[in-house]
Amino acid sequence: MEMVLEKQVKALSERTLRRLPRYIEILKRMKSEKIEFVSSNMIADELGLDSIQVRKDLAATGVIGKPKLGFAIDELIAGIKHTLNWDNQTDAFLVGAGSLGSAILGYKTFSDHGLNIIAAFENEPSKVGEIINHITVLPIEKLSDMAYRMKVHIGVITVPAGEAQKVADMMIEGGIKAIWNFAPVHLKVPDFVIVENAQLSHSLGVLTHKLAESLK
Amino acid sequence: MEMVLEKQVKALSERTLRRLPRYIEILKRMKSEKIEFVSSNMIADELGLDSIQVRKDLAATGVIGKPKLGFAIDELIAGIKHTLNWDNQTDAFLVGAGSLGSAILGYKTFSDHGLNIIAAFENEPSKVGEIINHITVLPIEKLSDMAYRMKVHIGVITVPAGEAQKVADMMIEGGIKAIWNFAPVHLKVPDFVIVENAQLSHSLGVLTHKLAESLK
DNA sequence: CACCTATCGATAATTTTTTATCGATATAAA
DNA sequence: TTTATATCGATAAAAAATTATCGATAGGTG
Repeated sequence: MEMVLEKQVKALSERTLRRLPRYIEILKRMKSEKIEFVSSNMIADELGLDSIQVRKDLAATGVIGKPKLGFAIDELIAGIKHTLNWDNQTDAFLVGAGSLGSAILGYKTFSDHGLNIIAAFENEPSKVGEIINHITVLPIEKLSDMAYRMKVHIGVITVPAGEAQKVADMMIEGGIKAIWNFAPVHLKVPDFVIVENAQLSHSLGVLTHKLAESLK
Repeated sequence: MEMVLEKQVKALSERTLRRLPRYIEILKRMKSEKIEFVSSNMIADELGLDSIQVRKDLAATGVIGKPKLGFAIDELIAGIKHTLNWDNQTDAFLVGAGSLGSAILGYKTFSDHGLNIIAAFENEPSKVGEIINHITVLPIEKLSDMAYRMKVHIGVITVPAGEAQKVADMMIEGGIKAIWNFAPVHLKVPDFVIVENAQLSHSLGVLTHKLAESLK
């Protein structure tokens, strides 16, 4: 009889992945209210979801619940964080210290989300040398080399549309494996590079469409 | 025989809605390259999608293509914009003139996306009176009244988590019908209010998870 | 002009995601 | 100690989304 050596990790759909941070969000609040066990129903009610869906999502994290009680909240938070790889930080470079870039550099909470931005880069000479939230802005020319030497794996792109592809190419040259792209451009990258798009316009489109529908 | 008075609008899934802005993005670039007709295959190739899916998405906008040629690019852009209601601007208020809020106020391109932010509000007295990208920061107390009097229908929330629900309540009191929420909180709102969440952490979770998977 | 072909758009098949059902079980109450 | 029940988690059903198939047609080609 074979031993199952590693915990069976079920495939995680992208939709499940997007719900997990929402679970963390309300679980943290519940924890602050001294709640120790939480049922799939409580979570579902809180977020307006279906409890079966919540159970399925949580099953994907490997955390198991107890009949009649639900899930131990600490264990659950830890499990979700582990699934998202938010329980250890990955170093990242950010390129584009404009207003959005600066805003992102200012977020201290990203360290809770597995991201540790250690340097920022800019094209614009006037911005080079600035220090934003303890992070120095360096000239873009240094990007590839530094990424390579420091084994940085995540790149955040907050430059204008026209420059984004060039920046992505530099990142890939420096060995970056995952790009968080805020520029409103579809990046062309090799298969082994992960791109996660975070364009605001995508979510804005849903809003403006639904609003127009609801008003007519 | 009955006349079909209004163009038959098929139901638009949220997933289709999220792809439409991406189509606009590359269509605009193609247009600048003097391309006049574009096929579903060209779009699909460009974005790494399936051409059938592209055709289905475009069908939902009501734009019709020509066999052998594809879609007239101008007509297509206009049709998608119309579907998203990006062909006319809706006034909006933004609350929370922190770094992210300021960044959003700075985006001039939102006017291309149907959004016209006409005022910003803040809790923090030191920020009140500031002018960011021609938009004055007003005291939060004025929010509900002004929204009501000016018939503003969209609210953008860029305050810290702890204040977001309170701000949402004020917005709803002022008659706001759609909320674009950047605060990492699940907002509780009546059924008739549309909430579109734009939390960065959701997309970051997908990235960190996939990166961890790919590295092991 | 007649044929060939790229493309559309409608319908069908497949896959994925969501929702439903139900037996098992841990805790609390009788 | 026995019983009742809330909840889990597995399996099944239903719904939604994606992908495949194919006839129709506009426009180019010989």
